[in-house]
Amino acid sequence: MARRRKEDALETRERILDAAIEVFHKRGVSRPSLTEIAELAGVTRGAVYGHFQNKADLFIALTDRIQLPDESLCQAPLHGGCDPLGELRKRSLFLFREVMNDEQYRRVFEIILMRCELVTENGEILKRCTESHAEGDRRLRKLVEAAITAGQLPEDLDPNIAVPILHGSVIGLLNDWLINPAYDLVEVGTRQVDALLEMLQSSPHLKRSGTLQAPASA
Amino acid sequence: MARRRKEDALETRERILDAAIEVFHKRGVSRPSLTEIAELAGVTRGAVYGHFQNKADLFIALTDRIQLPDESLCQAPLHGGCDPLGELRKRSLFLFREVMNDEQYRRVFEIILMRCELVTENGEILKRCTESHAEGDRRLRKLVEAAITAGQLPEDLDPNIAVPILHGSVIGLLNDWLINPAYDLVEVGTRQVDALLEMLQSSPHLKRSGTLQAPASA
DNA sequence: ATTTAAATACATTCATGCATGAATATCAAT
DNA sequence: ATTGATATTCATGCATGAATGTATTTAAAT
Repeated sequence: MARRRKEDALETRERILDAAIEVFHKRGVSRPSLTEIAELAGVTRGAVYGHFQNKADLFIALTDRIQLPDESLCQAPLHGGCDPLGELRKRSLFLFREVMNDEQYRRVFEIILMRCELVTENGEILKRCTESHAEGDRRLRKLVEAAITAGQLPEDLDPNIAVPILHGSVIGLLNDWLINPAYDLVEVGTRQVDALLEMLQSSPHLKRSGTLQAPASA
Repeated sequence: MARRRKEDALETRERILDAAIEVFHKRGVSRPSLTEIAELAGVTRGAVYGHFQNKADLFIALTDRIQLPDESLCQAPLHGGCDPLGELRKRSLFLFREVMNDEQYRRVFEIILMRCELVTENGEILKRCTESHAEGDRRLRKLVEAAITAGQLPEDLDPNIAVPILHGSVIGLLNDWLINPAYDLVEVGTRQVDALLEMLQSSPHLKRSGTLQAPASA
Protein backbone atom coordinates (compact mmCIF):
# COMPACT_ATOMS: atom_id res chain seq x y z
CA MET A 1 0.00 0.00 0.00
CA ALA A 2 1.05 3.57 0.13
CA ARG A 3 0.95 6.78 1.98
CA ARG A 4 -2.05 7.89 4.00
CA ARG A 5 -3.01 11.24 5.34
CA LYS A 6 -1.64 12.31 8.68
CA GLU A 7 -4.89 11.45 10.41
CA ASP A 8 -4.91 8.05 8.82
CA ALA A 9 -1.41 7.42 10.04
CA LEU A 10 -2.44 8.25 13.57
CA GLU A 11 -5.38 5.96 13.25
CA THR A 12 -3.11 3.19 12.05
CA ARG A 13 -0.98 3.74 15.08
CA GLU A 14 -3.99 3.43 17.33
CA ARG A 15 -5.13 0.30 15.57
CA ILE A 16 -1.74 -1.27 16.15
CA LEU A 17 -1.85 -0.32 19.81
CA ASP A 18 -5.33 -1.75 20.22
CA ALA A 19 -4.34 -4.94 18.47
CA ALA A 20 -1.31 -5.21 20.70
CA ILE A 21 -3.47 -4.88 23.80
CA GLU A 22 -5.69 -7.66 22.60
CA VAL A 23 -2.84 -9.96 21.67
CA PHE A 24 -0.78 -9.29 24.77
CA HIS A 25 -3.82 -9.77 26.94
CA LYS A 26 -4.60 -13.11 25.42
CA ARG A 27 -1.14 -14.55 24.86
CA GLY A 28 1.25 -12.55 27.01
CA VAL A 29 3.91 -10.14 25.88
CA SER A 30 6.80 -12.45 25.06
CA ARG A 31 5.27 -15.10 22.83
CA PRO A 32 3.37 -13.27 20.13
CA SER A 33 5.32 -12.03 17.15
CA LEU A 34 4.94 -8.61 15.65
CA THR A 35 3.45 -10.34 12.65
CA GLU A 36 0.59 -11.56 14.78
CA ILE A 37 -0.10 -8.09 16.08
CA ALA A 38 0.22 -6.51 12.66
CA GLU A 39 -2.20 -8.95 11.10
CA LEU A 40 -4.80 -8.35 13.78
CA ALA A 41 -4.42 -4.64 13.14
CA GLY A 42 -4.87 -5.24 9.42
CA VAL A 43 -1.42 -4.05 8.44
CA THR A 44 1.98 -5.61 7.85
CA ARG A 45 5.01 -5.70 10.04
CA GLY A 46 6.43 -2.82 8.07
CA ALA A 47 3.76 -0.51 9.42
CA VAL A 48 4.55 -1.55 12.95
CA TYR A 49 8.23 -0.78 12.47
CA GLY A 50 7.18 2.53 11.01
CA HIS A 51 5.53 3.55 14.27
CA PHE A 52 7.57 1.71 16.86
CA GLN A 53 11.17 0.65 17.10
CA ASN A 54 10.42 -2.86 18.24
CA LYS A 55 8.16 -4.87 20.50
CA ALA A 56 9.57 -3.39 23.70
CA ASP A 57 8.92 0.08 22.39
CA LEU A 58 5.38 -0.85 21.46
CA PHE A 59 4.82 -2.28 24.91
CA ILE A 60 6.07 0.90 26.55
CA ALA A 61 3.77 3.00 24.38
CA LEU A 62 0.90 0.85 25.60
CA THR A 63 1.66 1.18 29.25
CA ASP A 64 2.20 4.91 28.93
CA ARG A 65 -1.50 5.29 28.27
CA ILE A 66 -2.52 4.29 31.78
CA GLN A 67 -1.72 5.08 35.36
CA LEU A 68 -0.58 2.32 37.67
CA PRO A 69 -2.74 1.87 40.79
CA ASP A 70 -0.08 3.41 42.99
CA GLU A 71 0.25 6.33 40.65
CA SER A 72 -3.48 6.86 40.63
CA LEU A 73 -3.72 6.36 44.37
CA CYS A 74 -1.07 8.86 45.28
CA GLN A 75 -0.80 11.50 42.60
CA ALA A 76 -1.00 15.03 43.90
CA PRO A 77 0.96 16.02 47.00
CA LEU A 78 -2.22 15.98 49.07
CA HIS A 79 -3.52 19.44 48.46
CA GLY A 80 -4.30 21.58 51.44
CA GLY A 81 -4.27 18.74 53.95
CA CYS A 82 -7.39 19.67 55.87
CA ASP A 83 -8.93 16.19 55.56
CA PRO A 84 -6.24 13.57 54.90
CA LEU A 85 -8.46 10.59 55.62
CA GLY A 86 -11.20 11.88 53.37
CA GLU A 87 -8.61 12.37 50.67
CA LEU A 88 -7.38 8.83 51.07
CA ARG A 89 -10.86 7.46 50.92
CA LYS A 90 -11.71 9.51 47.86
CA ARG A 91 -8.68 8.36 45.94
CA SER A 92 -9.20 4.72 46.78
CA LEU A 93 -12.78 4.77 45.63
CA PHE A 94 -11.81 6.61 42.48
CA LEU A 95 -9.30 3.89 41.71
CA PHE A 96 -11.80 1.11 42.32
CA ARG A 97 -14.35 2.82 40.13
CA GLU A 98 -11.90 3.44 37.34
CA VAL A 99 -10.65 -0.13 37.25
CA MET A 100 -14.13 -1.54 37.39
CA ASN A 101 -15.62 0.66 34.70
CA ASP A 102 -12.86 1.25 32.17
CA GLU A 103 -12.35 -1.96 30.26
CA GLN A 104 -9.35 -0.78 28.26
CA TYR A 105 -7.62 0.49 31.35
CA ARG A 106 -8.27 -2.81 33.06
CA ARG A 107 -6.87 -4.90 30.24
CA VAL A 108 -3.64 -2.95 30.07
CA PHE A 109 -3.36 -3.20 33.80
CA GLU A 110 -3.90 -6.95 33.68
CA ILE A 111 -1.14 -7.22 31.12
CA ILE A 112 1.26 -5.42 33.41
CA LEU A 113 0.13 -7.32 36.46
CA MET A 114 0.20 -10.87 35.22
CA ARG A 115 0.99 -11.17 31.56
CA CYS A 116 4.44 -9.72 31.36
CA GLU A 117 7.72 -10.50 33.06
CA LEU A 118 8.99 -7.85 35.43
CA VAL A 119 12.70 -8.25 34.74
CA THR A 120 15.53 -5.93 33.80
CA GLU A 121 15.02 -6.64 30.12
CA ASN A 122 11.65 -4.90 30.55
CA GLY A 123 13.44 -2.10 32.32
CA GLU A 124 10.94 0.68 31.77
CA ILE A 125 7.87 -0.97 33.14
CA LEU A 126 9.79 -2.66 35.93
CA LYS A 127 11.08 0.72 36.99
CA ARG A 128 7.63 2.23 36.92
CA CYS A 129 6.22 -0.57 39.02
CA THR A 130 8.84 -0.50 41.72
CA GLU A 131 9.11 3.27 41.83
CA SER A 132 5.39 3.89 41.92
CA HIS A 133 5.12 1.32 44.66
CA ALA A 134 7.77 3.03 46.74
CA GLU A 135 6.39 6.46 46.02
CA GLY A 136 2.92 5.22 46.90
CA ASP A 137 4.14 4.06 50.25
CA ARG A 138 5.82 7.38 50.88
CA ARG A 139 2.71 9.39 50.01
CA LEU A 140 0.52 7.07 52.00
CA ARG A 141 2.77 7.59 54.97
CA LYS A 142 2.48 11.33 54.64
CA LEU A 143 -1.28 11.04 54.54
CA VAL A 144 -1.34 8.90 57.64
CA GLU A 145 1.00 11.21 59.49
CA ALA A 146 -1.05 14.20 58.43
CA ALA A 147 -4.15 12.45 59.69
CA ILE A 148 -2.50 11.91 63.05
CA THR A 149 -1.49 15.53 63.22
CA ALA A 150 -4.98 16.59 62.27
CA GLY A 151 -6.40 14.46 65.03
CA GLN A 152 -8.15 12.08 62.66
CA LEU A 153 -6.03 9.18 63.83
CA PRO A 154 -4.71 8.40 67.31
CA GLU A 155 -1.36 9.78 68.40
CA ASP A 156 0.08 6.38 69.19
CA LEU A 157 -0.80 4.75 65.89
CA ASP A 158 2.35 3.28 64.40
CA PRO A 159 2.77 4.37 60.76
CA ASN A 160 5.38 1.63 60.27
CA ILE A 161 2.57 -0.84 60.81
CA ALA A 162 -0.40 1.05 59.47
CA VAL A 163 1.05 2.05 56.12
CA PRO A 164 2.02 -1.37 54.75
CA ILE A 165 -1.24 -2.87 56.01
CA LEU A 166 -3.31 -0.15 54.41
CA HIS A 167 -1.41 -0.33 51.15
CA GLY A 168 -1.37 -4.11 50.99
CA SER A 169 -5.07 -4.34 51.75
CA VAL A 170 -6.26 -1.84 49.17
CA ILE A 171 -3.95 -2.93 46.36
CA GLY A 172 -4.48 -6.54 47.37
CA LEU A 173 -8.23 -6.30 47.02
CA LEU A 174 -7.81 -4.70 43.63
CA ASN A 175 -5.46 -7.42 42.38
CA ASP A 176 -7.68 -10.13 43.78
CA TRP A 177 -10.65 -8.73 41.97
CA LEU A 178 -8.77 -8.67 38.70
CA ILE A 179 -8.00 -12.36 39.08
CA ASN A 180 -11.59 -13.18 39.90
CA PRO A 181 -14.05 -10.32 39.37
CA ALA A 182 -16.89 -12.13 41.07
CA TYR A 183 -18.20 -9.21 43.09
CA ASP A 184 -18.88 -5.50 42.95
CA LEU A 185 -15.44 -3.97 43.45
CA VAL A 186 -16.77 -0.53 44.20
CA GLU A 187 -19.12 -1.75 46.89
CA VAL A 188 -16.70 -4.13 48.56
CA GLY A 189 -13.92 -1.61 48.14
CA THR A 190 -15.91 1.15 49.77
CA ARG A 191 -16.74 -1.02 52.70
CA GLN A 192 -13.16 -2.16 52.96
CA VAL A 193 -11.77 1.33 53.06
CA ASP A 194 -14.33 2.47 55.59
CA ALA A 195 -13.70 -0.53 57.80
CA LEU A 196 -9.94 -0.10 57.49
CA LEU A 197 -10.02 3.56 58.45
CA GLU A 198 -12.16 2.68 61.42
CA MET A 199 -9.67 -0.02 62.29
CA LEU A 200 -6.80 2.44 62.20
CA GLN A 201 -8.63 4.58 64.68
CA SER A 202 -9.47 1.89 67.16
CA SER A 203 -7.28 -1.18 66.93
CA PRO A 204 -4.76 -1.69 69.73
CA HIS A 205 -2.72 -3.97 67.46
CA LEU A 206 -1.56 -1.03 65.38
CA LYS A 207 -0.20 1.03 68.24
CA ARG A 208 3.43 1.76 68.78
CA SER A 209 3.69 -0.17 72.00
CA GLY A 210 2.92 -3.70 70.78
CA THR A 211 6.45 -4.74 69.92
CA LEU A 212 9.58 -2.68 70.13
CA GLN A 213 9.47 -0.28 67.25
CA ALA A 214 11.70 2.66 66.57
CA PRO A 215 9.87 5.32 68.60
CA ALA A 216 9.07 8.22 66.33
CA SER A 217 11.32 11.01 67.51
CA ALA A 218 9.63 14.27 68.49
CA MET B 1 30.75 -37.45 28.93
CA ALA B 2 29.10 -40.57 30.11
CA ARG B 3 26.79 -42.18 32.49
CA ARG B 4 26.76 -41.30 36.17
CA ARG B 5 25.48 -43.21 39.12
CA LYS B 6 21.85 -42.93 39.99
CA GLU B 7 22.60 -40.47 42.76
CA ASP B 8 24.72 -38.40 40.42
CA ALA B 9 21.93 -38.26 37.93
CA LEU B 10 19.55 -37.05 40.61
CA GLU B 11 22.06 -34.46 41.65
CA THR B 12 22.37 -33.31 38.07
CA ARG B 13 18.64 -32.94 37.94
CA GLU B 14 18.68 -30.84 41.08
CA ARG B 15 21.49 -28.72 39.75
CA ILE B 16 19.50 -28.04 36.63
CA LEU B 17 16.46 -27.09 38.68
CA ASP B 18 18.48 -24.78 40.89
CA ALA B 19 20.08 -23.16 37.89
CA ALA B 20 16.67 -22.69 36.33
CA ILE B 21 15.40 -20.96 39.46
CA GLU B 22 18.32 -18.59 39.37
CA VAL B 23 17.99 -17.84 35.69
CA PHE B 24 14.20 -17.49 35.70
CA HIS B 25 14.37 -15.28 38.74
CA LYS B 26 16.85 -12.96 37.15
CA ARG B 27 15.67 -12.93 33.53
CA GLY B 28 12.14 -14.24 33.53
CA VAL B 29 10.86 -17.49 32.09
CA SER B 30 10.44 -16.67 28.43
CA ARG B 31 13.73 -15.09 27.44
CA PRO B 32 16.47 -17.41 28.65
CA SER B 33 17.34 -20.37 26.46
CA LEU B 34 17.89 -23.85 27.75
CA THR B 35 21.52 -23.37 26.83
CA GLU B 36 21.80 -20.60 29.37
CA ILE B 37 20.31 -22.74 32.11
CA ALA B 38 22.41 -25.74 31.18
CA GLU B 39 25.60 -23.75 31.25
CA LEU B 40 24.88 -22.33 34.67
CA ALA B 41 24.22 -25.87 35.86
CA GLY B 42 27.51 -26.95 34.37
CA VAL B 43 26.00 -29.32 31.82
CA THR B 44 24.93 -29.12 28.20
CA ARG B 45 21.50 -28.88 26.71
CA GLY B 46 21.53 -32.61 26.17
CA ALA B 47 21.41 -33.21 29.91
CA VAL B 48 18.43 -30.93 30.27
CA TYR B 49 16.55 -32.80 27.57
CA GLY B 50 17.46 -36.00 29.37
CA HIS B 51 15.60 -34.90 32.48
CA PHE B 52 12.86 -32.68 31.11
CA GLN B 53 10.88 -32.62 27.91
CA ASN B 54 11.30 -28.90 27.30
CA LYS B 55 11.34 -25.57 29.05
CA ALA B 56 7.68 -25.70 29.97
CA ASP B 57 8.18 -29.10 31.57
CA LEU B 58 11.15 -27.79 33.51
CA PHE B 59 9.14 -24.84 34.71
CA ILE B 60 6.35 -27.09 35.90
CA ALA B 61 8.83 -29.27 37.78
CA LEU B 62 10.04 -26.13 39.52
CA THR B 63 6.67 -24.90 40.59
CA ASP B 64 5.66 -28.34 41.78
CA ARG B 65 8.16 -28.01 44.59
CA ILE B 66 6.27 -25.24 46.34
CA GLN B 67 2.80 -24.44 47.57
CA LEU B 68 1.06 -21.34 46.37
CA PRO B 69 -0.05 -18.94 49.11
CA ASP B 70 -3.67 -19.92 48.68
CA GLU B 71 -2.78 -23.57 48.82
CA SER B 72 -0.79 -23.05 51.98
CA LEU B 73 -3.45 -20.83 53.47
CA CYS B 74 -6.30 -23.22 52.94
CA GLN B 75 -5.01 -26.76 52.86
CA ALA B 76 -6.83 -29.11 55.24
CA PRO B 77 -10.64 -29.00 55.42
CA LEU B 78 -10.42 -27.17 58.73
CA HIS B 79 -10.07 -30.06 61.13
CA GLY B 80 -12.50 -30.24 64.01
CA GLY B 81 -13.77 -26.72 63.65
CA CYS B 82 -13.76 -25.80 67.30
CA ASP B 83 -11.77 -22.60 66.76
CA PRO B 84 -12.10 -21.38 63.16
CA LEU B 85 -10.65 -17.96 63.82
CA GLY B 86 -7.65 -19.37 65.63
CA GLU B 87 -7.15 -21.72 62.73
CA LEU B 88 -7.25 -18.85 60.26
CA ARG B 89 -4.80 -16.86 62.31
CA LYS B 90 -2.43 -19.78 62.66
CA ARG B 91 -2.38 -20.50 58.93
CA SER B 92 -1.80 -16.90 57.98
CA LEU B 93 1.13 -16.53 60.33
CA PHE B 94 2.56 -19.83 59.12
CA LEU B 95 2.44 -18.53 55.57
CA PHE B 96 4.09 -15.24 56.47
CA ARG B 97 6.82 -17.05 58.36
CA GLU B 98 7.43 -19.51 55.56
CA VAL B 99 7.72 -16.84 52.89
CA MET B 100 9.95 -14.69 55.01
CA ASN B 101 12.36 -17.42 56.07
CA ASP B 102 12.59 -19.81 53.13
CA GLU B 103 14.64 -18.11 50.47
CA GLN B 104 14.21 -20.81 47.83
CA TYR B 105 10.46 -20.90 48.35
CA ARG B 106 10.35 -17.16 48.04
CA ARG B 107 12.30 -17.04 44.80
CA VAL B 108 10.10 -19.62 43.12
CA PHE B 109 7.09 -17.75 44.33
CA GLU B 110 8.43 -14.50 42.95
CA ILE B 111 8.94 -16.18 39.60
CA ILE B 112 5.32 -17.26 39.53
CA LEU B 113 4.06 -13.93 40.77
CA MET B 114 5.91 -11.53 38.56
CA ARG B 115 8.39 -13.20 36.26
CA CYS B 116 6.20 -15.42 34.18
CA GLU B 117 3.19 -14.79 32.01
CA LEU B 118 -0.07 -16.25 33.23
CA VAL B 119 -1.56 -17.21 29.87
CA THR B 120 -3.03 -20.33 28.36
CA GLU B 121 0.30 -21.31 26.88
CA ASN B 122 1.45 -21.73 30.48
CA GLY B 123 -1.64 -23.76 31.15
CA GLU B 124 -0.49 -25.71 34.17
CA ILE B 125 0.62 -22.85 36.35
CA LEU B 126 -2.23 -20.64 35.23
CA LYS B 127 -4.66 -23.34 36.25
CA ARG B 128 -3.01 -23.76 39.62
CA CYS B 129 -3.13 -20.03 40.26
CA THR B 130 -6.76 -19.52 39.36
CA GLU B 131 -7.96 -22.72 40.98
CA SER B 132 -6.08 -22.22 44.21
CA HIS B 133 -7.42 -18.71 44.33
CA ALA B 134 -10.97 -19.87 43.94
CA GLU B 135 -10.52 -22.75 46.32
CA GLY B 136 -8.91 -20.39 48.81
CA ASP B 137 -11.94 -18.16 48.70
CA ARG B 138 -14.23 -21.13 49.19
CA ARG B 139 -12.31 -22.41 52.20
CA LEU B 140 -12.02 -18.96 53.67
CA ARG B 141 -15.74 -18.60 53.38
CA LYS B 142 -16.29 -21.84 55.22
CA LEU B 143 -13.99 -20.67 57.97
CA VAL B 144 -15.84 -17.39 58.31
CA GLU B 145 -19.21 -19.10 58.32
CA ALA B 146 -17.99 -21.59 60.87
CA ALA B 147 -16.77 -18.74 63.01
CA ILE B 148 -20.18 -17.14 62.85
CA THR B 149 -21.83 -20.40 63.82
CA ALA B 150 -19.37 -20.82 66.66
CA GLY B 151 -20.18 -17.37 67.91
CA GLN B 152 -16.73 -16.01 67.19
CA LEU B 153 -18.08 -13.54 64.66
CA PRO B 154 -21.37 -11.62 64.72
CA GLU B 155 -24.47 -13.14 63.19
CA ASP B 156 -25.03 -10.28 60.80
CA LEU B 157 -21.52 -10.20 59.36
CA ASP B 158 -21.77 -10.45 55.59
CA PRO B 159 -19.45 -13.16 54.26
CA ASN B 160 -19.82 -11.74 50.74
CA ILE B 161 -18.02 -8.68 52.02
CA ALA B 162 -15.77 -10.13 54.67
CA VAL B 163 -14.23 -12.92 52.60
CA PRO B 164 -12.84 -10.89 49.69
CA ILE B 165 -11.58 -8.21 52.06
CA LEU B 166 -9.86 -10.73 54.27
CA HIS B 167 -8.35 -12.58 51.35
CA GLY B 168 -7.27 -9.48 49.51
CA SER B 169 -5.71 -7.97 52.59
CA VAL B 170 -3.65 -10.98 53.61
CA ILE B 171 -2.48 -11.96 50.14
CA GLY B 172 -2.04 -8.30 49.29
CA LEU B 173 0.31 -7.70 52.18
CA LEU B 174 2.29 -10.75 51.18
CA ASN B 175 2.64 -9.63 47.57
CA ASP B 176 3.49 -6.11 48.62
CA TRP B 177 6.26 -7.37 50.85
CA LEU B 178 7.71 -9.43 48.04
CA ILE B 179 7.92 -6.33 45.88
CA ASN B 180 9.56 -4.33 48.64
CA PRO B 181 10.61 -6.37 51.68
CA ALA B 182 11.37 -3.32 53.76
CA TYR B 183 9.79 -4.49 57.00
CA ASP B 184 9.32 -7.53 59.17
CA LEU B 185 6.58 -9.47 57.44
CA VAL B 186 5.86 -11.69 60.39
CA GLU B 187 5.41 -8.82 62.78
CA VAL B 188 3.35 -6.64 60.46
CA GLY B 189 1.43 -9.70 59.28
CA THR B 190 0.59 -10.75 62.81
CA ARG B 191 -0.68 -7.32 63.66
CA GLN B 192 -2.61 -7.16 60.43
CA VAL B 193 -4.39 -10.44 61.02
CA ASP B 194 -5.21 -9.57 64.60
CA ALA B 195 -6.51 -6.17 63.63
CA LEU B 196 -8.53 -7.63 60.76
CA LEU B 197 -10.16 -10.27 62.93
CA GLU B 198 -11.05 -7.60 65.41
CA MET B 199 -12.44 -5.54 62.58
CA LEU B 200 -14.64 -8.41 61.43
CA GLN B 201 -16.09 -8.58 64.90
CA SER B 202 -16.86 -4.95 65.35
CA SER B 203 -17.15 -3.03 62.09
CA PRO B 204 -20.63 -1.91 61.04
CA HIS B 205 -19.40 -1.58 57.45
CA LEU B 206 -19.21 -5.33 57.05
CA LYS B 207 -22.75 -6.11 58.12
CA ARG B 208 -25.43 -7.43 55.85
CA SER B 209 -27.63 -4.37 56.04
CA GLY B 210 -25.32 -1.76 54.46
CA THR B 211 -26.40 -2.28 50.86
CA LEU B 212 -28.82 -4.79 49.49
CA GLN B 213 -27.01 -8.10 49.47
CA ALA B 214 -28.40 -11.55 48.78
CA PRO B 215 -29.54 -12.50 52.28
CA ALA B 216 -27.93 -15.81 53.21
CA SER B 217 -30.77 -18.27 53.27
CA ALA B 218 -31.08 -20.23 56.50
C1' DA C 1 8.45 17.04 -7.20
C1' DT C 2 9.07 15.69 -2.82
C1' DT C 3 7.94 13.52 1.16
C1' DT C 4 6.11 9.95 3.75
C1' DA C 5 3.13 5.74 5.26
C1' DA C 6 3.18 1.32 4.61
C1' DA C 7 4.25 -3.01 1.89
C1' DT C 8 7.66 -6.19 0.42
C1' DA C 9 11.84 -8.60 0.12
C1' DC C 10 15.95 -10.22 2.23
C1' DA C 11 19.66 -11.53 5.33
C1' DT C 12 20.74 -12.87 9.84
C1' DT C 13 20.33 -14.74 14.09
C1' DC C 14 19.04 -18.08 17.33
C1' DA C 15 16.46 -21.48 19.92
C1' DT C 16 14.49 -25.76 19.45
C1' DG C 17 14.18 -30.72 19.14
C1' DC C 18 16.08 -34.83 17.63
C1' DA C 19 19.33 -38.29 16.25
C1' DT C 20 23.51 -40.07 17.25
C1' DG C 21 27.42 -41.43 19.96
C1' DA C 22 30.47 -42.00 23.94
C1' DA C 23 31.38 -43.92 28.22
C1' DT C 24 30.29 -45.60 32.54
C1' DA C 25 26.98 -47.90 35.98
C1' DT C 26 24.54 -51.88 36.91
C1' DC C 27 23.75 -56.56 37.12
C1' DA C 28 23.67 -61.47 35.84
C1' DA C 29 26.38 -65.32 35.13
C1' DT C 30 30.24 -67.78 35.88
C1' DA D 1 36.15 -61.42 41.62
C1' DT D 2 35.82 -61.11 36.79
C1' DT D 3 33.63 -60.79 32.64
C1' DG D 4 30.20 -59.55 29.38
C1' DA D 5 25.77 -57.65 28.21
C1' DT D 6 22.67 -54.01 28.80
C1' DA D 7 20.88 -49.75 30.21
C1' DT D 8 21.36 -45.11 31.02
C1' DT D 9 23.30 -40.40 31.42
C1' DC D 10 24.91 -36.83 29.05
C1' DA D 11 27.52 -34.52 25.03
C1' DT D 12 27.62 -33.38 20.20
C1' DG D 13 26.08 -32.08 15.75
C1' DC D 14 22.54 -30.92 12.57
C1' DA D 15 18.23 -29.64 10.39
C1' DT D 16 14.49 -26.70 10.84
C1' DG D 17 11.69 -22.91 11.59
C1' DA D 18 10.68 -18.64 13.10
C1' DA D 19 11.26 -13.96 14.40
C1' DT D 20 13.86 -9.93 13.90
C1' DG D 21 15.61 -5.74 11.78
C1' DT D 22 16.79 -3.38 7.71
C1' DA D 23 16.79 -2.10 3.06
C1' DT D 24 14.10 -1.27 -0.77
C1' DT D 25 10.00 -0.25 -3.23
C1' DT D 26 5.36 1.55 -3.98
C1' DA D 27 2.11 5.02 -4.38
C1' DA D 28 -0.49 8.60 -2.54
C1' DA D 29 -0.59 13.15 -0.14
C1' DT D 30 1.24 17.64 0.03
